[in-house]
This record gives sequence, structure tokens and C-alpha cells, in this order.
Amino acid sequence: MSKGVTPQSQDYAKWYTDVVQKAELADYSPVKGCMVIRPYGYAIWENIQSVLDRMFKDTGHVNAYFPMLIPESFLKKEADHVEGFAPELAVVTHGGGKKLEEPLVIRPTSETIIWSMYKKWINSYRDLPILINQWANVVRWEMRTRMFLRTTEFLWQEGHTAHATGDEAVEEALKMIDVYRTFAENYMAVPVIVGKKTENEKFAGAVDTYTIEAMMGDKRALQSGTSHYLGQNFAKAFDVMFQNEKNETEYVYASSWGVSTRLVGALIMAHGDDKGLILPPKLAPYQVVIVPIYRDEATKSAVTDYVDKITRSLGSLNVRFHVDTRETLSPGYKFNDWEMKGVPLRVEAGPRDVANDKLVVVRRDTGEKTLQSRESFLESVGGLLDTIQDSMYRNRLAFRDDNTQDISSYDELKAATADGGFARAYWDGSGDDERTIQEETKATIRCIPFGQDGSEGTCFYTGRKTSRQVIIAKAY
RNA sequence: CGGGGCGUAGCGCAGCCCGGUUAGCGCGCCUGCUUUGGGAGCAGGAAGCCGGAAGUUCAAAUCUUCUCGCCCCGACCA
Repeated sequence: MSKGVTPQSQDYAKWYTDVVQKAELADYSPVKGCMVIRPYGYAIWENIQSVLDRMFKDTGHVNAYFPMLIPESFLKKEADHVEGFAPELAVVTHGGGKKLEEPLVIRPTSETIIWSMYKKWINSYRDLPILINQWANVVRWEMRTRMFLRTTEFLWQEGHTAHATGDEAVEEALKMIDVYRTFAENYMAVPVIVGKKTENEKFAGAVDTYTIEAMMGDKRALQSGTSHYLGQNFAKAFDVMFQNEKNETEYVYASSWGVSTRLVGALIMAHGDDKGLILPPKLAPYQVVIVPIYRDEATKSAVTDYVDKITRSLGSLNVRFHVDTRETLSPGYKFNDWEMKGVPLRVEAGPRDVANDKLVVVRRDTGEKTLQSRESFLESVGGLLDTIQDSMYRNRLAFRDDNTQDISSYDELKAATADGGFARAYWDGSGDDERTIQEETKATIRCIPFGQDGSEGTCFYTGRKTSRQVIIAKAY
């Protein structure tokens, strides 16, 4: 492996692909647009999964699995849904050596297959709500792909809920976007703006789409999770009705919500630097890596014994650690390697440290190097990991705030977003206005943030009075 | 699908313009010895139908034509 990665300042896109490869997160597959997620990348995804899965279950959801192959006709039942997904479908036309009566699409998302089943399962309000999540792969034939951010096949979770009232379904969609916000902020250490998508940007088949938008290291926005209030659109398309308490027949209300392996891309780009990844302790496959340093067999056995004492304690402290015992690599190489892989804390243990009962402890996020006694390290490591987690979040929050500007004219918008950056502005334009702005500036309305104070201002584009503010940025 | 670039050892490249002996270099890999506190050193070694096909020629990695694939930039999206 050659040294280092392309500096961010030189070519951010190249930096990103370099990091993905050199940190051994993923590799290119023989099929265009697909990727192989390597063990280290998958370990990050597994940590994301296990935290989110717990959060979903704590909010009353259960997991299930629906098939990957969907009759083509299902996709055509919801008008907006077909229109939205038709161009990016992979279709199976043959099976068992014979042409199929009806082609099967590989799921781009599972609303249709799930709602075809909900029709069988829902009769009465007593059957509601249904709160199902599934962890799955989906395929969307994208024109341009990028590792983790947009690949032909990707892994995600998709929640699909069914409710007796629209209010309840909206509440569910809002609850889940808040789960995503909590996850992004508390686990990924990535601040996000929570809000509603405009008509142009919402999901194909949704009444409303909610989103969390994060700022990457190049100041561009990344949609990191979405939830949708689907109204009765899919219930009508699949004829899913229930009898309410007054014995009236009514269509069921729906929500769906998802996050994907794109979150791994978000972690890379939100925190990474020219040395590689910087992982938040709560999601890092290894929170601490120990590099033993020795000269000969005598120092090796002394250092090994010393390291054993440390790892026994770390194990009981519930710290995820790894001891790098690779024989053929120099300590210097290992330092760089684990920095590339973003491990939050590196511990160096050599003969000098054994002699003094000390350790060299290095923070990945700040580069700060300290000499500590073994005892004080073991006492403080848990707190130090929390400090890193917190400091990473505050660092990214400050970065985002520094790169977010309030703008009040079209020229200001262009200036604020040209080189990345979020623009916050009053907005009363139309969908066509939005498209024009996108064509002219490449920036899009990322969302209409929640929690607006209702104060009035002037739309920067139409000049009309409005109380609605939006966030505009170039996005991935 | 439009514009640009690239296919030579596992990876990154040189050689190609101007055809000519065993096709080179760096990294990685293998063996041995010495090393190990910020990407170790020396010695030896393995590894290539030069993306594919056809053509020109005494002779093709090199020239011609066709083809396949990949990457980057634009039009779509979690």
C-alpha cells in the first residue's frame, strides 16, 4: 500500500475514494456501481445497525423480512411511485432458463410488496398499528455511483408502518426522524438539520418527506436519513382498508422511513482529515488500539506481559480494543495505519513504559499525545472516549455554524453556496423557481427546518413576504 | 447518453511520438540476516500471451482499423 491519501484541499473527491480504499472500508466489484464492503467497513455498519435496531425496538417496532423480488405490476400501482422509480429499476426477465410470464423487479424499496401483504393482515382497527422494520438490500440503477454515497446495490433499513389515523402516521414519521436525529448527533457525532422536504424533493409516493441534513467536510449537504408520511396513497393503490370503531370502512394511513450504508459515507466525510478516517468512539470498531513496541525477545515478552495486564482491564471496562501484534511491520507504520482507520485512541507500550508503568496515549481527533501512568489511563479511558465523542460533535457543530449564512438576495445565495456552505433564507418561490435555482447554481433546497419562530421576512427570490425559511446548499 | 482521460506484474506508472535482441521502474509479495518509540536496511527471488480481435511489416507494447472495459465531468437519486 502506498503512503497517505490525496489531501482534501487538492481534490476532495479523490481524498474520499482514497480513504475508502486505504482504510479498507470497501472495494470495487466486478459489476459497475456495486461495491464490496470489507470487514472493517462492515464492522462500522454493524455498529450502526445494532444501535439503531435497539432504538427501533425501544420505540415499539419489530423486524421482519420481505422478499427481494417484486412483481413488476406492483410498482405501477401508485402513480408517483412508478414515475419516481421506473428509470432506476433492475428487472429480472428470466428464471430457470425460461422467460417469465411477468417480469420481477428487484426491490428499489419495499412499499409495494409490504402493502400487498398488509392488505391480507389488516381488517380492523384492532389490527393497527403495524410497526415493522426490515434490514435489507435494495437495488437502484443509478447513473453515477460513489462508494457508500450512491451505489447500485446498498444496505439499509426500511420501516413501514400502518395506522388508523393520519395524525398517528404523521406522528410516527416525526418520531422516527427524531430517532435519526438523535442517532446522528449522539452516536455519529454529526449535527443535522431536521426539516421537511419541498414538493420537488420529496419521496415518490409520499405526502410529506422529512429529512436530516448533515454538512460534510467540503461544506456540501448530505441527506442522511428520511421519513415519510405516505397518507393513504399506498393503501389506495393496494386496496388496504379497515373497519374503525364506528364500523365504517376506511383506507389505512402509512409511514415509511430509512437510513442506509450512506451513513458510513457521512462518517467519512463529516470527520475525516488528510490522515484518513476519524471515527466517533461510539461507532468505531476498535475504540483503542494498542501498539506494542520491542527490540528483542526479552523486551518483547516484558511488553507482551504488560500489554496483557492492560487488556484484561480494558475488557472488564467494556472498551472495544485491539492489540496490533503484526510482527513484520514497524511501529511507525502501524501508527499511520490506525490513523488511516480512524481509531479514536492509540496506546503505545514499549520497554520504557514497562519500566515506568506508563503508557503513551494519542487522540486521533486532536493528535494530542500524553504520557500517562497505566493506572490513570485505565481510570480515565472511558471518560476520555466520551470526551472525544463530545468534542467531535462540538467541532462539527462549530464548523457547520461557521459555514452557514443568512442570505437575502439571489447574488448572496450564489456567493454563499458556490464553494459549498449552507444558506438560510426566506422562501416563497414555486417548484419551477426551485428548479431554475438548481439549474443556475447547482444548489437545492435541502429542507424547510423545523422549529421556525414564525417571524416574517422577504423571499430572496420572489420578493414576497413569508414566514418560511429554508436551507439551501449543494448536495451529494 | 454527451464531453475528457486511461487499459503494460497484485497496486501505481515509464516505454509508444520515431517499430528492432532477455519489456523496465517504484511500492507490495517470497527467503535470509540485521532491525522495531512516526510509514526500517541490505542481499537474493517469484511474478507480464503489454485489455481483446484483425491488419500493415522481415519484425508490433509501439503504426492502422474495429471492439471491450474502467475512471472523471455533466443530465437522475438514500
